[in-house]
Amino acid sequence: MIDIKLIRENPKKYHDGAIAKNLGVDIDKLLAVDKKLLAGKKQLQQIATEKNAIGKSIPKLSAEEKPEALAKLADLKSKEAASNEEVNALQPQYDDLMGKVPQPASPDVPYGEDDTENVKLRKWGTIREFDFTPKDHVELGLDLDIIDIERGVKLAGTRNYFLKGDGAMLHWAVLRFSMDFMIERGYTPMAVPLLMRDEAMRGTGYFPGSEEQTYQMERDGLNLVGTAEVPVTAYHSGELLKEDMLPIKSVAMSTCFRREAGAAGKDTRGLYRIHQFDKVEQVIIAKNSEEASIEYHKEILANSEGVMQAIGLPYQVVNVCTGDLGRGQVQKFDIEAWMPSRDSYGETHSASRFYDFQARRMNLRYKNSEKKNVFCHTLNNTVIASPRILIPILELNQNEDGSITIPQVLRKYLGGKELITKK
RNA sequence: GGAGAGGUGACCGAGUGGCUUAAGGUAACGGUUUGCUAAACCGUCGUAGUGAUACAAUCGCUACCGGGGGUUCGAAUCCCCCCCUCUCCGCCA
Repeated sequence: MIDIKLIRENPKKYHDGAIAKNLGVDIDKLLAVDKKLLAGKKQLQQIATEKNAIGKSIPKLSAEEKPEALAKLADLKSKEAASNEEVNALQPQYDDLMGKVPQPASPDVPYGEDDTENVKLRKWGTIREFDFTPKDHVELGLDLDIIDIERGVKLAGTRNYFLKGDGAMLHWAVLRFSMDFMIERGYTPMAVPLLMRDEAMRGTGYFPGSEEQTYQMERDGLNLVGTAEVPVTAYHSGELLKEDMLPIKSVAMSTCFRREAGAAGKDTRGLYRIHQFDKVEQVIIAKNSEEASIEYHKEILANSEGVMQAIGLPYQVVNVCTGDLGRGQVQKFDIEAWMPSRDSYGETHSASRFYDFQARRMNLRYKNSEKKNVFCHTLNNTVIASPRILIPILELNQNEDGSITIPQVLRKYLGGKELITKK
């Protein structure tokens, strides 16, 4: 949600911002509705003032004066009803339009249509050259009996899988390593509910817009989250925080559910695009400050790069272009890990900053030093998402005999094991 | 699933038709006292919208006691619908 005052002051910025993001919103119409709505509300206010004045005088009036006053009131009431009807008709239009106005991207964001126009910022690590023909993670997993996609599909449909033995252990190892990594950096670990009310989905900006991507429990009016960002960011929604509580840095591990509607036929092989995965997510709730937001954005990106470097996965960081940004995001940096089987970098992390877009929607505020109530800023980033991250881990660490060398930092989570071999 | 209770300001909690923005308390802020801390005492302390003035200070108006509607000259207070929370019983990881 954007502050209507800012839109009134600078409609062009929001109009152009929406176009850059490929998200159509009729700003002119919004302003027209806003103008009418405001006029209607002012009129209602004026009527109320008169009504209140007459109402207050009633007990003091004489018997002769009373009927006149009551007649006046009746007249005002009918006027009020008419204005009210107008306002009630306009309000939903206004709310609908307002809910769709995107947060304009930062000037640092490259202009572009879609993910093909994202701009590479930097690369880390060297891409391994194989002196044998490498297998992809599906083959490796099958041969080692640590990934079973066939039975996942048999029991749960396409894009489902089982992890077994060291596969399951490796999956948990990256998650636990990531949790430990973040906790050491001062982030508060959270275990969170995964079924969220619509309100939380709206507050974080997923609704309206991503209903198709969400598993909805219609009978209960709840939604399976696609990321722990939802419960963690909305944790303090509707609250007035104290300034000295900020920033609140949290890290949560959760299962994530995505319908992948509209992705039919895309990334169908292996563990890349699946309906259910586990993710460690970092969230920062911060003061309302652009500079601070930018700083924290760097911090959460650095955290994730730190994890990638510790595991030893080559990656690149991209500055996501306008057309590939979500409605609320000011700027987004993706980390993409090198995946031999795709012969390219594949997205594994996504670091976003929102300014007060989410906070406004969920009424998340704090009292600042001037005793004013202001909306917080929110940010989030993946720390690690598995099993997608197992793709580069397995493929890059495979040996000619089909075994996998476990990255050093993960070994302690597999009882010190160094190698995954065929049983 | 059965039965009951309840949703009031940052928080707790009074308030059952009119001078109620809402008692009292906590927290916060300013001050007095004090060697320091604490305590005590005094004072300040709602949000949003809108208007006047210069976008500041300030002043005025309006709305807001879960949400929506109704009764009434007038509603936190009465009526209806919805949402949410809690308690007890049952079932159960």
